Amino acid sequence: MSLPHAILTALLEKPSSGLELTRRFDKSIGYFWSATHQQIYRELGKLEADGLIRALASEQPARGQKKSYEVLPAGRAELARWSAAAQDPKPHRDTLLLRLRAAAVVGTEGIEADLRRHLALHRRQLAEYEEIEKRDFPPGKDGPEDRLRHLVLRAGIDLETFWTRWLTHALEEFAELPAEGPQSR
Amino acid sequence: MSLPHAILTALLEKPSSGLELTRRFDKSIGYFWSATHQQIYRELGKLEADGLIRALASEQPARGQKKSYEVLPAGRAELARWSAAAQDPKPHRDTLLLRLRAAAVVGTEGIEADLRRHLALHRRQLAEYEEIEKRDFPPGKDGPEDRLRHLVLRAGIDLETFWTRWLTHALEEFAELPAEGPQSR
DNA sequence: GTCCACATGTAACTGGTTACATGATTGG
DNA sequence: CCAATCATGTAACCAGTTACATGTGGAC
Repeated sequence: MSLPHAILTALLEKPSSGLELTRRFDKSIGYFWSATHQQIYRELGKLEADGLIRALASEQPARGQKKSYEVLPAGRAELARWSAAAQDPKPHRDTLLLRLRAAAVVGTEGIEADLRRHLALHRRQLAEYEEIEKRDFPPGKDGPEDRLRHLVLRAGIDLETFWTRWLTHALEEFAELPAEGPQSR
Repeated sequence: MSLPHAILTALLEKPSSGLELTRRFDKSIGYFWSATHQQIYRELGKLEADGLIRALASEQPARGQKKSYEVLPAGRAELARWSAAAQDPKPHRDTLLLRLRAAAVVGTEGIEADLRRHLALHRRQLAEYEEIEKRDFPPGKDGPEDRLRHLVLRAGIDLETFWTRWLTHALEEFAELPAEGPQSR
């Protein structure tokens, strides 16, 4: 039950149409909550039906017509309620760690290349976040909203830093491993 | 498509019944790939139908009867294939970061208590991982399989370390914030 | 006038979650 | 014999993914 709240947050930051939301999810919000345009349109319909958002004026109900939404007071209230409510952290699911554990049983052949690829991807993501930090949070700027948003960005930066370090370490371990993995027939 | 492979890995480590698997998923494997008993039974059925695993002898097809499975050669091959195949990392989904971003818009009231609660949970998890490390990976033990499994555990430890640090930092920021959050009416 | 980008949607499917049902075994 | 626990399962639902459908408006 997080997608509707992600959309409410995005719409409060700036009223938008479905496609504009999709694009913003590909950027900032999508860094920790991704969504496709199909999900977004479906959810916009539900939110409107529930009276949490409404379409802005000049309603053309036609198909190819742009339709922008804004958040209603009930939507803001629901978002505040949700943001403040206690929620247990969901256990992570990480395919790469699972594959490594499988490799401990069926052999490490082939996985090293993908570790390298992941390392490159995480490095790129880290560089992107650091670019955003430099651009959006220069030393002077530190109002309350800025500090919260910066905090969220820091989480992204530190997570990517962790992954690049861990993958680097993992590849070093692989270099020391005997040529053929364990139990590989 | 990861749950079947998680199960194959677990069954290769040790042939088990559905409930035994469920318990092991609550422990080690579940740390990075959780599953409920319903999922596991459903998946065991599919894996058996696909000829990747088979029920061990003394087949009582009755309902309350224990039924253990072992991995067939085709299952091992499939696991090796999957473990070696390139896979893109899935974007994370993190509710807490989303809530913090929402809080930047609708106000921070209430969220601080939950940050504290999360901090306590992550500290506990970290302690648990460190306990496992001390127990299962004493300095002497470092065969190839051990090193891979240790690597996976290190990822868990470092991730929990990251979260405890980040949450501590976040709470410090909150302490410095003006009493009432931004834009909270 | 036709092609392409913009924009909104539908349908089918997959995987995960929640709630419940059923039988077997064991301790008191 | 009854309750608790072990053990396996069904069904309904929900969220996310993939593939496809449809319409608009502007560039050429």
